[in-house]
Amino acid sequence: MTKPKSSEGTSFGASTPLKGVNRALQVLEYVAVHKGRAIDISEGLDLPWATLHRTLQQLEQGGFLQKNPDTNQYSVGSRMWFIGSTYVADHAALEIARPYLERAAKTKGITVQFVEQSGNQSTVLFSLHSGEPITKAATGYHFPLHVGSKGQVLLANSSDDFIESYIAEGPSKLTKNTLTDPEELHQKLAQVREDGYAVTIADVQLFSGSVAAPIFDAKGNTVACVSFVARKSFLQKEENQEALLETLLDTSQSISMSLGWRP
Amino acid sequence: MTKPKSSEGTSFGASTPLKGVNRALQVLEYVAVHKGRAIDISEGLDLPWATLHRTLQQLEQGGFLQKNPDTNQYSVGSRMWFIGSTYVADHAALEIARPYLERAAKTKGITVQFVEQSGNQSTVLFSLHSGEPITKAATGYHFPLHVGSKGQVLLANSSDDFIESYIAEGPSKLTKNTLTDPEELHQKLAQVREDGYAVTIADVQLFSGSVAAPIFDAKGNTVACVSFVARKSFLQKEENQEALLETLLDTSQSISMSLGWRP
DNA sequence: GACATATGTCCACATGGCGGACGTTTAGAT
DNA sequence: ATCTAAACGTCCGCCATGTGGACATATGTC
Repeated sequence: MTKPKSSEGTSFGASTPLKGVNRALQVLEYVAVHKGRAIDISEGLDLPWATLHRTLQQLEQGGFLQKNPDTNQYSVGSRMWFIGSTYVADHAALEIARPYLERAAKTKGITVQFVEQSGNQSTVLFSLHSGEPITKAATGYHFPLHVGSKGQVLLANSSDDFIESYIAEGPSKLTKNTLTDPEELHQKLAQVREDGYAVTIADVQLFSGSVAAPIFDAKGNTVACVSFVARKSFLQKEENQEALLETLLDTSQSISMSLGWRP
Repeated sequence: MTKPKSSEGTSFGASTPLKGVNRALQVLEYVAVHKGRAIDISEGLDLPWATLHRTLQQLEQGGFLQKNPDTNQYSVGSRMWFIGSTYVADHAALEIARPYLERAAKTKGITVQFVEQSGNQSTVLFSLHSGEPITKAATGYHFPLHVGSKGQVLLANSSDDFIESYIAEGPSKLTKNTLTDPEELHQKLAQVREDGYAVTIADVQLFSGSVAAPIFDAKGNTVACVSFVARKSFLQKEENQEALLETLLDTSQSISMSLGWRP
């Protein structure tokens, strides 16, 4: 079953050399998103069996992938974490943001996140909460850019071209509340840009919602965003939402200014 | 300057195929540990310049590495985080451990960690604190197995062969208090095995110390460990240390038992 | 401004990887 | 139990691909 649209993740421009290397990395990324058996991957990536198999073996042997011996399912291995996690250890902006995030996390009932864009997804670099944790609000869960306040903030601050092509790819629906209509999405993004923050409820998971605001560096580029995730019921109360937004904007602006940004 | 001992990280058995792929991954891992310029990497890995350069370009283009345009220094890119972080998102043992870790983190003055072994290093999968954070006690900082209570717990529970060859490689000194003498290390590890926990002070950073205890799965294998990191002054007080150890062992045993382990 | 060091690019050669084809194991149906 | 198909594992001859020495350009140091 070869998919007509190869809308899989961030694909490379066709004509890169080092084929083997690129293939291996593509496999890694594919597995990160859809874990599965050798065939599933072979079909998903449309690779010849023998070739894919060789690659998988190699990656597994190196600890970059791991294979469940019972199900033969492949998933990302510990060595990828070993390497990947160093990215956040010396992330300059995050380092500066940390104290502000810590402070914000004292607010009851929310999970505070520091989120960056990677390809067509938002990735959580840091996540902190004081009370009860919220499902899928930890690091390691990635969502497409059109969903969640964090995604929308990042998307809204991208170039018009990027937004256009992103929306053209046909955004997926995660819940019945996920915005996918191109027209509505454009409107929402315009709104987010104007407000300087985003609020979404139940578009990622039915029981939660979030608010997010961008972080700018000295040159005015959007480098990341701060997001507060809360239970739906909590966020729906007008007074709660207002209070959160106040803290949010305080936090995001403080971080931006520490990065050298001026209004 | 070609290092006589290529004691760099986890090296592959010499005769693996897919040379290019392995080289690329080796480069990634090398950069994760020693970020630097192209030449530094070329020398460190003893690779021909042209070859290394091609690999770097490719990895950078894909977002697996990033290059600081001012210093020409390479470091791990966001895409590695994107992929690597999914490892913790569906880590069965960590998922089970989480509530216990959350509970333990309510203890004042400590950072709670869930730590796994990866090659010759201990990697922090999860880190949580309630009060002031402690430097380098977040995820993304990796330390060799002979240092820190977490490393020692993991090392002590490894096979004799592994321990032997690890120590033979000549453990490095991080502070003046780091245990590196083979004899003393062996003794300490035996002690750790007997006690069922480890305590180290100022052997990683001069101002901090930690306690750690292993986590076992249903088959009795050591799959990870829990570690509490605290300031040196705090940990040195007898009564604090005792209280911590009590909570620690309660936490680690509870997790082990949730994984199906029985004493 | 000259020298040294680091980065970038090229290209002929042959080696390492490709993938079709064929065994082997596992799973699931009858 | 027996059969069948699907998934997994391996082999090998051909040739595209990547290799790395050498040369060219950029950066920076005295």
